[in-house]
Amino acid sequence: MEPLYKPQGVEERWQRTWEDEGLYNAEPGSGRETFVVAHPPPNVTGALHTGHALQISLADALVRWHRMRNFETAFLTGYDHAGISTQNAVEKHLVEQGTSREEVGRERFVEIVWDWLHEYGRTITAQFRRLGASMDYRRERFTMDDAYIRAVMRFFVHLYRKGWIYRANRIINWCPHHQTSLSDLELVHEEVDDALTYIRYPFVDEPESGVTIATARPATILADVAVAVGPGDERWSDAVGREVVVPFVERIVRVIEDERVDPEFGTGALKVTPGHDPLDFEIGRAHELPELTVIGPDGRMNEDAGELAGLTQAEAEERILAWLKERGLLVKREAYRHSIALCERCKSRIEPLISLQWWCAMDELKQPALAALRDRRVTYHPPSQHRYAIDSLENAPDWNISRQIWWGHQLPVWQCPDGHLTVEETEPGACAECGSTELTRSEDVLDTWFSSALWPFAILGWPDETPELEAWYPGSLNTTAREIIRLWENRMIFSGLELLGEIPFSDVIIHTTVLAADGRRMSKSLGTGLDPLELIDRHGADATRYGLLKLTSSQDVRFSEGAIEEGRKLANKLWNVSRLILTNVGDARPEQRPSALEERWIAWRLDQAQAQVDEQFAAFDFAPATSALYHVTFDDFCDWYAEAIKPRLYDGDEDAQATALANLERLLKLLHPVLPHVTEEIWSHLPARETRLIVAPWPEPLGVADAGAEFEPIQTAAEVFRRAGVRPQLQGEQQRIFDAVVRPDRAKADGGNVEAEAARLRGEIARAEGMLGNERFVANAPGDVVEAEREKLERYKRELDALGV
RNA sequence: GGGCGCGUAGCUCAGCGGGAGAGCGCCCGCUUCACACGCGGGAGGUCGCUGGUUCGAUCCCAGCCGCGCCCACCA
Repeated sequence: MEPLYKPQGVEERWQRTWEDEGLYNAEPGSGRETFVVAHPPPNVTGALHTGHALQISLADALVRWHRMRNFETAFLTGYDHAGISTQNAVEKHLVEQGTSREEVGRERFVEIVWDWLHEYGRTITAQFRRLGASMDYRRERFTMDDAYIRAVMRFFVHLYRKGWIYRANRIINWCPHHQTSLSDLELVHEEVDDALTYIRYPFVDEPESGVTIATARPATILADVAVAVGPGDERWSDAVGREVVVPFVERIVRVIEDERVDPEFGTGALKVTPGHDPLDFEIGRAHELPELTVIGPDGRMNEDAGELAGLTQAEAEERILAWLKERGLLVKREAYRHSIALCERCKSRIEPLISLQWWCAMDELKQPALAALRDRRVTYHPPSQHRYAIDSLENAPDWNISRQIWWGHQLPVWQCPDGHLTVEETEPGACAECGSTELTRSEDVLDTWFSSALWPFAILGWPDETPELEAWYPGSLNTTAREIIRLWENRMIFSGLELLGEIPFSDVIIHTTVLAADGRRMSKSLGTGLDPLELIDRHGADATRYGLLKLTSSQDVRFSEGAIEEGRKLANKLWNVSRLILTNVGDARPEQRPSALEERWIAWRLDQAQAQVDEQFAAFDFAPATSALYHVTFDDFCDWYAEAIKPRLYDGDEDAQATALANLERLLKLLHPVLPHVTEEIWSHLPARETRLIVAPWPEPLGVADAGAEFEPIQTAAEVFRRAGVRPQLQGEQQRIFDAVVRPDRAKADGGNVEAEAARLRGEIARAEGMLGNERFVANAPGDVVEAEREKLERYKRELDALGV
């Protein structure tokens, strides 16, 4: 064993060994209690980022902890086909090669995506391995595997037959680049400097007057079908009910009242364009207005735009503004900063368009999920996310599930020449209504999240009744980022309840968002991303895992490399104290013979640390657990215990050696869920080991002979040394405390420090006596608080006496 | 505009009703036979501001200031 622990090479060796020896494998049906994590499937074209690394570190620590505690653990993952995201990546690739999606055509494009995935995709689980994630990689699943496709089709048909999937013409978000609809959740918003244009719509019977509206998109006035004002708006009370002329197209429309109009904005009058604005669409439907369109799917003016057909919106706007100016209808134009919707993938400006799309009705589907959340059958950590999960589900609008992209699950919908629709899991022979055999399949594909929603059970083989489904559904835990709650968590919960009647997992960890060191969000486009693989290369996977767990918090947290360096130091410290013990134990075998007092003391400290770790893992409080592990290793095990037994180890004391080995084993076990590699490596150097550490049993607390009672009153480890009658190699503060307690005469020679300590104790005594002398405190404070104060007072007095001043 | 959260040592963060903490950084001293990725010592904080509750507040409540994230159809 070298003096410096080098994780490079060691970690990869153990990762291979664990996997080759089948120690990651999950098998259903052992009858043991199960711990199942259906880990979020990364995008098939994805690369490991900090969020993944954090999720893995959390989940794997819990999985390893449960595995050692004899649970049947199943840590499963795979890949998500990630519709638009993948299509976008491959399209970029095609453009680089001088071609395009349109040029190669749909069929060929899908082939290219598959080829591309085989070459460039599916690499991220290799990176999961590099972090030490103890997943059963044999069970990797892909959301476009044949079996998974069957699950998706089953879900669609199931919902369709219940009447919850339907087709409707509505206004949707249209990406002119991808030529598809997008859900609200697939958009990003960006502030832009724009102009707000005030335009007068003349009254039909009083052309010199009229209603002035404000719009950010003058080009859409060609599709105006009304002007709306707030109900009872006094400024416009004379206008309501009258007719005005829409400029340029010279269409006569009516002035209506609607409560959706914000009287604060602009002039309080709104031009109503149901074909090109979501709010106007709602107003239009409420007032049964026609739905005209003048902008096409390509984002340009369409054939209904008359002489402007074919122009870009900017060109059309220019022509319209010139026209308005000539006729004195352009009231004013002012600078206007507002946010616009963009496609999150290609950043194209979203075009609200009316389009025939497929929808999933949420009203009934979400009810059991809401009940499950309200009953805490699914528990969010931290609990503050619970209410958000409920609110977001309560307010979930009907879900637009169809997309017009090419990469994804094609809808199981077939149409005959007469327009009848047949919905079947697999291609039907004939139209269900007219028997026609000339069927064409819908070209739409499903929203990626429609298939993701099935992940926790589709990967277990649903809709078949497999042993895995039987044993591992419902699962235990899901870990994810905050913004995924609506996209994924809610949908897994309602689909699991709908299809299997049970929640997919009992706990959801919404993990900390790790921000870049400068406080900005980590993002590739900002250049603030951080490659976890680089951290692993430099500090090791163990240190990276430790650091990320240490950074978890109730709040978003800035990345700090110090946390990871702390992990590296811990690994090195552990390595070296192991060297100390292993090179001085001769033929000893690990065995607890805690005869000496410092041995009972360390057993007690290890018990305490384990109790903390058990409790904190169970509560998903990772940062304090890592802290406890750090301090029990550095402070208790290395600084005091190892120093105390050193002389006995050197002298060949067999009890000390056997016990030291046993205590080291125990420490390694406690650290393994967080630092799996270095602990397994040291474990392999221990004599008489029968199993790999990864599957070794989690230690039973020793509960050594009333250790708690024996040590509870002892505040300094120095007292342990005194009672043990050993004279370890001590320096500085340790030496001083030791001397003060063991040999007050000697400590007196070191006057200054003892005086300072005595002064501190006198201060404490005065404070405690003051509190206890306060009748209101004694009367009002809880009994145990008062009692604790009395004990402290006694202790301070004892310590002061011990100083002998 | 709504929701959640945060402002504690130079930095990153714990603590959340009775002693102001950790890691890193900084200063001083140590080539002590496990570890210089180490050991020992030390400096450094009116715990954002103002009120309130309490015998007592970094911790609870209210307001204010500053910051972050999520959500939202202000044309």
